[in-house]
Amino acid sequence: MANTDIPALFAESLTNLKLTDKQKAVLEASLKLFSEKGFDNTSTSDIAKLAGVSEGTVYKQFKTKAGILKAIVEPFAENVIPLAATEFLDEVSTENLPDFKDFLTTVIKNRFQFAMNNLPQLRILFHEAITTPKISEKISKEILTLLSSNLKQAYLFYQTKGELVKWSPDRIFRYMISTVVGYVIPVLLIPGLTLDVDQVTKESTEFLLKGLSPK
Amino acid sequence: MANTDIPALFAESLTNLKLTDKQKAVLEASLKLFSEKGFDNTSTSDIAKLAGVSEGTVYKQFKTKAGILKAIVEPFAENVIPLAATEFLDEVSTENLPDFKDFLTTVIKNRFQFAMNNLPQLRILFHEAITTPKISEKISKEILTLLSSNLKQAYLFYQTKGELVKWSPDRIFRYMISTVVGYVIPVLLIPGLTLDVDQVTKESTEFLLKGLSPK
DNA sequence: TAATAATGAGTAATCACTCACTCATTATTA
DNA sequence: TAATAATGAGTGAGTGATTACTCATTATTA
Repeated sequence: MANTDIPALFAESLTNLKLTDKQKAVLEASLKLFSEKGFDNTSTSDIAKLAGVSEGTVYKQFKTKAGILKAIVEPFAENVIPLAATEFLDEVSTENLPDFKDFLTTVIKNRFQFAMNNLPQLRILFHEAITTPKISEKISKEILTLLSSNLKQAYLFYQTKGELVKWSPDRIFRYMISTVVGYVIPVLLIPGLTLDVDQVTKESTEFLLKGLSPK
Repeated sequence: MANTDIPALFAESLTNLKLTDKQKAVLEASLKLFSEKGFDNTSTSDIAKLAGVSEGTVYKQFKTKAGILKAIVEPFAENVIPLAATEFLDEVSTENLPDFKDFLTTVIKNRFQFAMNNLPQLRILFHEAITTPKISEKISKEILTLLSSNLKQAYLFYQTKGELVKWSPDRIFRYMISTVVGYVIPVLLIPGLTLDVDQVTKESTEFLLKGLSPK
């Protein structure tokens, strides 16, 4: 891989756009600065300086500063999060993971790994979601879609097998998300903090298995 | 109460400072605007306008814009959060709440109510914590202090009674916080969303009781 | 009247964004 | 192939708007 500093999914999304090296450098610099200082505290001259280009170049591809943010956050928020889970579940709920414990372990580990690979974007998303209700609404809708199709089926499957408490899908999903987020938030907030993905996967699964067991 | 729009704890903290009515209006306006638009997107002239005062008055008590933020966030982050829990636990772990279910219910309900009464501050704290590691560090330390004294004792009490799984205090605390936060975050992000405190207390307690039960 | 509170026009700095221009690369022509 | 034309990525000084903050003046209070 050319640049290991760029999270995998971000580098991928960049290849979809036809960008020159300098324009890619603008996006990389923006990702770093937005994540560290926040969107509002990052000036376009900061970005230009870090990317090693002129301010004019910053505005060649992305017509506004908000356009840069959009280019970073939108593909991440709209497609990447739910897609990763959905694709994953297609092959799961049918045959190859009949055990709820295995299901939980695989889903949880997948989400921890995703979070660790995309910390800068998560930081930006978190930061902007508070002042931009649109983002939150989009994510809410994605979650609802995910719930009403794949996850609902999977949950029903395990509920019928007697391995999962018969609560509503959104309640079960909420506790799964909460448990993962409870480990991820400190990593987002405290610089230098990391996660042992295997360890926290094991802990989370152990807790959720008990909390979500039938009776 | 004079102004029911001001959350209880915020109004209390204001009485500690010697402020004129106009200066109080500045803080109230700042709380509202910082919470809605974020600190960086709020200008001091916005604050003055909403508070119905001049810009000069804004700078009479709080010498900088950051000083206003500090006056709002610091007492909230430093004292109010851990204090509420600590005071509460002093009378709990000794005699009057011998049942772990009652303990859980009371603590959880207390935290939900606190969150609902201080949504604007929570929003600001959330927003600023990402770009200001100092805040996160302070809260981390408060949590550690809380854990190493009162909570640790309480947990040990219920573990000895065989009502609580024998995990480390910070792990148990993490799941309690995560579960509460899982209900609160959507309320912070999606405008208009509210919580039925009694209902979510019941749900959270039910889940945590199972997840934290010994075997 | 003396002291304090409040005012708002003024200031220097910073910001996002523009635009006339350069120049290396590519395409076209002879 | 050699000469010329067209392209568009890149530049950076410049612009108007906005910002946080000041301070000489005025209003209010005791």
